[in-house]
Amino acid sequence: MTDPLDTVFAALADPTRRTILSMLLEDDMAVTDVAEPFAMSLAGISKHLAILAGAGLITQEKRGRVKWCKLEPDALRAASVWMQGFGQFEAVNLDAFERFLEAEFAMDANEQPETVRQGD
Amino acid sequence: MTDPLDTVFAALADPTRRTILSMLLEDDMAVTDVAEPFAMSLAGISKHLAILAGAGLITQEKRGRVKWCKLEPDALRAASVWMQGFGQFEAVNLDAFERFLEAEFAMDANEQPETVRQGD
DNA sequence: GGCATATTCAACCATCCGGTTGACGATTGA
DNA sequence: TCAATCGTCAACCGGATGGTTGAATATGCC
Repeated sequence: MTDPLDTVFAALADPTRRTILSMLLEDDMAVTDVAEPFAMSLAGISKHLAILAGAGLITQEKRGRVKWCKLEPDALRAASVWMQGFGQFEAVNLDAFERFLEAEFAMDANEQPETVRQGD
Repeated sequence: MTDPLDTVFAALADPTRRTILSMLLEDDMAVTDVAEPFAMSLAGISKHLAILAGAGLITQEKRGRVKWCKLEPDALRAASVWMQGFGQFEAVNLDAFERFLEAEFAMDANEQPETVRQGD
């Protein structure tokens, strides 16, 4: 009865979970490593990962005592298709993003902080 | 404070609200007409509409005693683009991508027309 | 075996969410 | 003027959500 879109959108509605997804873009990670940058208990992160897995946005595979978390970007497809019914924003504006990147890198030579910043 | 993506995704996570959005695709509607097909009180629908308006997904304009609801598909753009980042920018730093989206969303928010604001 | 590490479970808590009902303010129109 | 219509507000309810802590369960290592 519950639409898969419900769980996917609900999973994406939390900034901690979106941050986790973006972390997993770079590489698969163990639960402990996912939790490391957050000021949150390990159990809390474990819950977030369970929600992401329940939405199909990640899969988790246990090897030894380590549970590896893997991004599943295809799970976003249904949601993406649903949204595209509402407009013409089908394609990402790659040019705009590249200009943004160039402007940003030109503007500041600062390094990215290591800590994960979320809504304060 | 709260990331606009939070409110947009949270608004989309409810099937009633997604149905309302798809109804508004066809035409602007009065609150009572939006509520008509649902087995839910008018006050309940009114709350859903307030959440959609808070996320920028619709605007509401009161003419006479009728409050007209209008779809704002552009509000979905940031969310849509954010999601597509997972399919297309596998190797890209998503932090930069999020800053890019925030910048774009801020520009959109600045040119909002005069609407009936009730949230704050 | 015994200890450290990795992760979840269980219970608990505060808050938010989706819904109701009933009262209310605003507007229309006979 | 007065009743009907449009929509929100306020209070309330049950259940979900996001977080904690502490115990429990696996697994790896010496």
